[in-house]
Amino acid sequence: MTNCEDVLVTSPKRRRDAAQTRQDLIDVARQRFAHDGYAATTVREIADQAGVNVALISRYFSSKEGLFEACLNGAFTDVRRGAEETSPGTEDFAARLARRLGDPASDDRMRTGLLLLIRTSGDERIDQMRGEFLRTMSEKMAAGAGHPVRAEGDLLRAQMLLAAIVGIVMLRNTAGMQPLGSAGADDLLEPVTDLVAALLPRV
Amino acid sequence: MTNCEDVLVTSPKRRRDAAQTRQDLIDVARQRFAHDGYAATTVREIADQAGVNVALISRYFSSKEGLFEACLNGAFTDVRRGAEETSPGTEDFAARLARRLGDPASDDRMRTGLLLLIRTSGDERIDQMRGEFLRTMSEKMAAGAGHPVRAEGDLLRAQMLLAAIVGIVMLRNTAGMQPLGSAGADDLLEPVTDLVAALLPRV
DNA sequence: TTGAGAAGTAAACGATTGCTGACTTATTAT
DNA sequence: ATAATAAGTCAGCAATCGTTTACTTCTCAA
Repeated sequence: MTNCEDVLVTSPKRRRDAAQTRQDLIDVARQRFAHDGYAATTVREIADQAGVNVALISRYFSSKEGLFEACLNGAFTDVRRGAEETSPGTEDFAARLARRLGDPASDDRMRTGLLLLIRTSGDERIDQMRGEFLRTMSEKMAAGAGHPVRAEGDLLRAQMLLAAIVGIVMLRNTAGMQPLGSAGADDLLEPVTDLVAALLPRV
Repeated sequence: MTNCEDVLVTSPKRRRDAAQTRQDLIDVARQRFAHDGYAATTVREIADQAGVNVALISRYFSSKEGLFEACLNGAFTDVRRGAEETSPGTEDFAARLARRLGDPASDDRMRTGLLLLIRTSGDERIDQMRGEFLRTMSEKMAAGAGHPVRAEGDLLRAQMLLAAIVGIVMLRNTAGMQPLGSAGADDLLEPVTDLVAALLPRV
């Protein structure tokens, strides 16, 4: 839509490397799937942007859905890792969250990973995978932020915070709403702090 | 995906009524577009569910994008109306917002309207329409909730609340995350109250 | 150096997409 | 009752989708 230039354009001639090509395909596909959605993304677009032939997608991932599943698994790892680095319960949780949301250069993988989490392929098994991950994710969030003995609604509040984060990333990246779309980490610090404080039980 | 049974199945034989058929098509299309996205929805599905022939879509809306635009305009009105009925600044804003979010029967049009707001068709003009509407919407939100003289970041906070609402609706409806997905209005009341209080300036 | 297997390409396949023009059927004014 | 017109259907178009098959080209061990 906006500036989806071929970020991953490979060097004019590169040595044949199946693992590298596979990873290139995943990287390109993740961007497109996250930004445009599953159905709107074409395997030919992905292959072209990665600089390889379309047939390799079927060869390496057996289908478009297989490629999407691979992207989703990568997104799982990225989001999980990012969430562990920025764990609730620590002192400056809100500050680091604000930096992750606002700083356009830092940790773009986690943002596209978050966007991938709300994209559907139509395959029921994949949807179930995503559901499980989302639930585990929010449980960790609630556990890391709550008291040792958790209250009843803590999980609900953690899921609402997760939903808020997803919504913010989505309105920033796909809708480009201003001024939210171009707000920096420092602009986001105060409201994000209030948001976190409101939805997560005090530590 | 889940239970998309033909809600709008027309009576076995109905009198020919262009206006009614047009509206049926819009109603069906809005559901599908909001739930599955633009690209994943086919015009044949829409026509079948509405009980008419595919050609009528081209006749009444000239194209699939035209139908989507009509749906989006309808969503604008619904969301705007719903936002006016549940205006911030009033005493029980959070309570009514929680009821709108949680009560599955009440005001389904506003929820699907919200989901439509984050769906893209690829058409740049439509994206611009949506952007304008979102901006106007958040401005009204900030104006209704803020002091007469608004602070600098009020608009940003209003947009973050809007993003949070969108994220909650999305995770509830498309991802079906539990327990958020099946939380009732009373379950949502407390966290929503805290959420609103955190992001909107006190009146 | 060379040949066997991997890595990548080209072209086309059946299916499906959005859309259209010719057709049929129902409604209404006279 | 009947012609005129609107409402709706039908069949098929051209384009594009995901996928596959047959082929070429590169790479590296023997």
